[in-house]
Amino acid sequence: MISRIKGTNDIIEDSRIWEWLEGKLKNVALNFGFIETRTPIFEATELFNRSVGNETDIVQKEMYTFEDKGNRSITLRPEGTAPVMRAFIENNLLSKGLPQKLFYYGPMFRYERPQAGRMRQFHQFGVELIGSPLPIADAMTILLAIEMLKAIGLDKFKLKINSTGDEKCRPNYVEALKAYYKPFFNDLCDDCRVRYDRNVLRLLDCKKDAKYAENAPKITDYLCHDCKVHFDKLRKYLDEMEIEYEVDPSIVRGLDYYTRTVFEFKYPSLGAQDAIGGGGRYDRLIEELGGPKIPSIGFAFGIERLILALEEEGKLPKAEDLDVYIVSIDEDQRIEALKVASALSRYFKVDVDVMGRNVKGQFSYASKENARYTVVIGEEEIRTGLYTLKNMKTGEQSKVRLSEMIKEINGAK
RNA sequence: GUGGUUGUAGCUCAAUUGGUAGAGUGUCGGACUGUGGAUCCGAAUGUUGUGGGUUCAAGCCCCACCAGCCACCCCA
Repeated sequence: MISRIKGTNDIIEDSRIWEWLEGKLKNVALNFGFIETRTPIFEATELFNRSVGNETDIVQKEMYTFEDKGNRSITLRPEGTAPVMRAFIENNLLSKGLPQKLFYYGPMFRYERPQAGRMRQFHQFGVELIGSPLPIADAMTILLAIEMLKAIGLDKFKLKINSTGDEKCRPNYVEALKAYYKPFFNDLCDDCRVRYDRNVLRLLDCKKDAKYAENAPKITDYLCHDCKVHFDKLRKYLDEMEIEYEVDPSIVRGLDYYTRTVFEFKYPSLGAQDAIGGGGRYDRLIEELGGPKIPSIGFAFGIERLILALEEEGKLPKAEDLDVYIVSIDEDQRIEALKVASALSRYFKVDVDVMGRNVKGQFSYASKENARYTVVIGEEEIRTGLYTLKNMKTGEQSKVRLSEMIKEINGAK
């Protein structure tokens, strides 16, 4: 038997849940005036090297990269922002004016060791608000995310925010961090000794060396005037919208393109993979990809993780019941049953036997599928044109014409 | 990529020191030939994750691989 690749999943009976969730998220985005972008699932490797960052774990060890038959280096997208920005530049969306409000949905790929909530092919729903440097854009983006979580009914999440500064103030902070960690350098874990040079911010969220992080200098104390004002305004906006959040200096994010605001939505009971969504501002990304200098902000939710969280809260949608099941008494009425099913299917969710089951078997099936009504068709019904309609909850039966049936079933709804 | 743990019917899980692979549940059928849910009866379904090895004999012991889960790591 050939089985699926590690870290991937077949969605079969749960497709109902996925459709529901995708629909909810999409609706909120559309209502806020965002439009959908669909970009290719693979891109030139260079796109991610330049945007996500050469020194990040994603680029260093997690990308599905291969050469195609034309010797081009191709990578299955590990995240959604860089491709959307590439599309923004390539299609000259700037000419349509700012802001551009875009969303995307689809599979992402990262070569990681799978566990619950961490897949090699996973799905993100993401939003990008392109063009505004103002903190009100940050507030709108976060608000949008909160509205989405509300729309799907999720409660027990926590919003954490931080500022990572910009090109003016971050270097100072990096220096301060390096100076702070230097005396402990030999005590740090192997990973952290490497990170010290590559990206010292990452030391802050290392679980092994957490004891050093407590007293480490905080980025919020090193922000330049502009970054500090930006961050303070965002916090004020969030307060005014009564959005609860926590400033968490350990939120640094693993992608290099972030500037200023970063945030994560945590769902603590999910265990180690507890980030259900995250995002931030990327004021220099478009420029770094060869486009104009346009500041932007965005975020993405992980669909698999949202489903895990919804499952915990018992908020997954229930299977939709059948409205009508059409029972045929024997072989002779099969085709009439199918015709009735066809007529009723314009109004209701219907089903009909295709297994050649006897009457009892058909009723059992209707019952198992929670059919609200059954229509029984036998020799007599065909002769008189009066069908037997049974309410499966009360057990009551009546004889009705097809034309009356629709009213009757609707009336009981 | 590192460490740990698990893998037996569709699902949940049994199987003593190595000695005939089982139960519950679900599925299908019957009791009830034009009426479901309850009850009773019956039936089908297994390469015990895969491949090697040890043994008279392996679900059980050994090795490798595969997959899930937990943690690291990383993030969605």
